[in-house]
Amino acid sequence: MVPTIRDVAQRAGVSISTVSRVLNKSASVNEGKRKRVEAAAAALGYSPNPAARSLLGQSTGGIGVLLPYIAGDFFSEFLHGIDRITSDNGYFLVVSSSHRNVKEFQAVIQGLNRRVDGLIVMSTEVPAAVVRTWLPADLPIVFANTEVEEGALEAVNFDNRGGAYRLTEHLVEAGHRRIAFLRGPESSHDAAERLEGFRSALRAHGLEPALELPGDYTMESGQAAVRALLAADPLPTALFAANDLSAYGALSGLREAGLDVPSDIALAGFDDIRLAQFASPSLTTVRVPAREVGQRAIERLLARIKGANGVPAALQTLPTEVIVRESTALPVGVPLP
Amino acid sequence: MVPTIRDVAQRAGVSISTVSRVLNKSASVNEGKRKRVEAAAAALGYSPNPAARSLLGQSTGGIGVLLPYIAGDFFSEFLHGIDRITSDNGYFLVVSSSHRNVKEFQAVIQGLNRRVDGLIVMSTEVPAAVVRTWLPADLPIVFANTEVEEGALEAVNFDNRGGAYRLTEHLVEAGHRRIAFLRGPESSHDAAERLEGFRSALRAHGLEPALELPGDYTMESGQAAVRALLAADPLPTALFAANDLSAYGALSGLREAGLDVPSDIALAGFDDIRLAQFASPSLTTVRVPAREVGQRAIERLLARIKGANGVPAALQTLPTEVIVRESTALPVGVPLP
DNA sequence: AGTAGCTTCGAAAAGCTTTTCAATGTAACG
DNA sequence: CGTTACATTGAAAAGCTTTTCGAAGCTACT
Repeated sequence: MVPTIRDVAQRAGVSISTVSRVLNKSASVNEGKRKRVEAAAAALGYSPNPAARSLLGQSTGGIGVLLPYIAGDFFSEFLHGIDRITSDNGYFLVVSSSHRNVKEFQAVIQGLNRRVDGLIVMSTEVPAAVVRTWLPADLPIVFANTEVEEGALEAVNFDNRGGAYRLTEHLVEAGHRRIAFLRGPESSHDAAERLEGFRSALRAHGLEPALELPGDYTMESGQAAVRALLAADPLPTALFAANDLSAYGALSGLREAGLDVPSDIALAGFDDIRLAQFASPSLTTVRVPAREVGQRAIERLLARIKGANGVPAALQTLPTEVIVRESTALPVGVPLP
Repeated sequence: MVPTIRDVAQRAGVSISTVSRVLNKSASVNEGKRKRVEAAAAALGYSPNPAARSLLGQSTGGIGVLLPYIAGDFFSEFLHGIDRITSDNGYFLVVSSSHRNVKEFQAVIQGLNRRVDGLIVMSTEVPAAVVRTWLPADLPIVFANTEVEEGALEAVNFDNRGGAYRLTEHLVEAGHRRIAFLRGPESSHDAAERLEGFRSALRAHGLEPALELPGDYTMESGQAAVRALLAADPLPTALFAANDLSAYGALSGLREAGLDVPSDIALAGFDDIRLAQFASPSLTTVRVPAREVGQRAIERLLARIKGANGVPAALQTLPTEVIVRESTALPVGVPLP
């Protein structure tokens, strides 16, 4: 049915070795034969069987990308950063982003083992060092936005802690003293870093968190958290949510309670999803370089695959940026209580 | 290095045939041997080489997903719809969404040929019938949101035309008579359907399009289109954009020109991205079942792969829903000119 | 003219699994 | 006890490519 290298060889009147040499340019071949082989391959529409190639053990041509469940902008931006470069280099992308628990995550990741030449792993729950042990040491892995020991493994992160720190500082400098935090999922590494940045910024200014509310990055959890917030007396003057989505959840909860943002309470998020720019009020937040993380990760991974063995593994942390918008604008002339 | 089936066979004291039979449950094997084989496989951490399996020609275990460049919610929702079901069925997902032109699209799609057991293709520019010719007839393909002849091929679409028709009707019923349309990309199939729905709804009500502005689904094109819109005299009372993103582009253009939505001009979009619900004003739009399209597509594809040959191919068109929000709210007590 | 060295090419092996075919052994039945 | 039927198992082939090894032919130098 589909032509094999034998068919090409027969049509060109040469051996299969010669066909292979021509097609891979792996050794010099007599000019005339080369032409005949190329013509025969084109005429038959021959392309090598990828499985047979993989079986030789050299290369599968695949790059794996493992993600936690992510929705919306971050997901698509991160993937696009990877996708273009991957296909330009002749690789294809194997993507997986649905795992209900760690066990399933491990199963998926190990199932990819001999199907790809390298892996980009974004794991918010399992540390990089643990994931690393699930796979053979000679399989290149670059981690993204994952908890990792400095210098031991290849990783590209962005500065969750610093972003949260500076955003908190912005709130403090704007005069806020009672600042509440809406947390992300307990088990999530980046949520922990954001919380940490929040806490240490307050500490640096001699303040204490007014309140730390549980949440899980969803809109619903933001809305629910507002109930606990409203019970506080005195009410915090600002709420910093661990991500934009839960910030907007909190916003709708606050509105239901008859409170206005920012005049009654300031609100800030994290991620800078598109919504943050256009919603009303627009949201003060921390911009996260999703696409760039993807790009750097795939570049580093390709370098590893091509055998940059001399270069030591490193953690690269990309900067984040505080974006101030309406949701933390100071009400004119009204001093904070 | 990695254990092969021979190692398992040796450790269990049986032949490789028996190991294969045990692991695939493909034939009955003596109880004792079965136990020994299972123990040996577990002890060695054996898993079959996927390349060798593929080489046999039965199954690669891969599902390919081809998309045009899509950003944000649609992309992630569509993919999540596919992802969960795919991995639950033991397949992995090969994704590609970056092609600069048709040539590249074709190259990528053909490069996937023997790497996957089936394909979900979303092609807004190239008709399904053409894509079909690029690949062997026995490779299952399900098209999504792609131009397709009724009944000839497997496809899952959603009702672009009907959604645009009903949204236009909503505008007409609200009293609008001069309605402008902001088009999507010339070459895009779904943009053409949306335009068509708009036109035929107007025609059904004895109206003509006030204006049809060029656009390409981007925010920038929406903003740019406003300039041409403002030159019209009399000004249309409503603008229907072919997607939400360009609607918001138009919104910011209108604001710059000092016009208010909806009191000066009504605005509507298409897609119901998350932004549409939370931005101010919230946007009247057409909800598109992104996730469900993905789910249906993968379900149909898996059925084909498992050999549902009796079932004739069919086009399934999922309904879309008009969502009325603030951007087309009638200004109270002000009759339309 | 002889030989060393290079270019060019084909034969064959290796890589790992699934499945077919044939063989062996066992149970049941007459 | 003999024969048939069936369960169980191993040997071997098939699937396709890349690469190694060795051979053949040719060039150039002594």
